[in-house]
Amino acid sequence: MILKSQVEWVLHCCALLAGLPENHYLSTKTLAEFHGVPKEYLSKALQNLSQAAIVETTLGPSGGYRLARPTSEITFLDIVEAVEGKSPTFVCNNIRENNPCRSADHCDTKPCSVARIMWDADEAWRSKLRSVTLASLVETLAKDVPADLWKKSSEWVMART
Amino acid sequence: MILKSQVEWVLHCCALLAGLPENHYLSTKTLAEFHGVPKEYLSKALQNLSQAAIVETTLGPSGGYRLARPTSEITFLDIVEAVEGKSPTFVCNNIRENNPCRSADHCDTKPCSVARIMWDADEAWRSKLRSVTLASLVETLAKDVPADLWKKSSEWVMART
DNA sequence: GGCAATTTACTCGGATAAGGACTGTCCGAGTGTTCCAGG
DNA sequence: CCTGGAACACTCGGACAGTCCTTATCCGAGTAAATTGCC
Repeated sequence: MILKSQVEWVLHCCALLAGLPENHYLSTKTLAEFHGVPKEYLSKALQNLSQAAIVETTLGPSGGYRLARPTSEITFLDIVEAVEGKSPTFVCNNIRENNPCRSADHCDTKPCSVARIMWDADEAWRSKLRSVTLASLVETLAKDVPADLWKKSSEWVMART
Repeated sequence: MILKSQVEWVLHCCALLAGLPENHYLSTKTLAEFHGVPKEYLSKALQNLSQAAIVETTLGPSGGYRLARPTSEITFLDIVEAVEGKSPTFVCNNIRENNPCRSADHCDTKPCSVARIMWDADEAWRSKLRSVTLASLVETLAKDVPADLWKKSSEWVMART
């Protein structure tokens, strides 16, 4: 069970978009070039973000993407779920129904105990992702990324906005 | 990102094995029949449990599997990791290295900030799974499963042990 | 210089394909139990 | 009745397809800015 590489891509893209001034857009091409990933496939992932109302898009030249909300109101969970989907990582196929001793008319009132535990763990994972916003990521990055690289990257991006 | 259906299978198998008296074994065939899943493919999953020292096996007729440890010392995480592997669900491909502004000799001292957050969430998921033992699952099941079904299932299993 | 038409650059969505992972099946080798035949 | 060998039932491991998901790639349609041409 491994997350799509698209998740990594869009997280980094959002980090880049978060550093952008108001009313500026970044094109898929620029985002793909900056991260060294295939432009057209990255586009698919960004479309998911767009559908989830995390980013906004403008058509035409000088078009592209920008964040649809303040960075403090976008969580990691929003982004991950936009790409991976909201359905739990554990699917219960109710194999207890195959129990040969089970009478045909038996109706399970409660969800399977095994599934409940797995879903709780899934919720713990999502809850952790929900607690981290884009704003806090930017804070962390500002501390971790060397100042000169930060400055050069910023200029590189602004030249293409 | 969805867990293998094998995970569901082996969790239910472990629940069944947990109800077994000491020194009794259940064959793959019996376990597969009880849960209505393909015998040979279930066998693959059980081999993983065997490698992880969660279950023990005996060859020959009247052979099969039994738990290798007390139910209180087997966690959901043990079982899930035996089937799914121990590697984190998020893999960091270090796409920040593709940053065109990055100097060639630049060496990243810290792991990627994005990856750290994702790994924290992964750990929260694993931590939750680690907190649930087979013993507590059996307790829950004893409460949730109707008494007559529990009794009949127990007899069905014991007839094949 | 001002306005309309054309070109251009971009997003969006669908179609398509390669590769890998998950799911499932089959078979041979090894092992321990059970059963049967011969003494 | 006792003992040795054959038959049997099971696990283990490898080999092998089928199907779905991931990872792309390509192209046409639509849109808005930029450019060009014309008055």
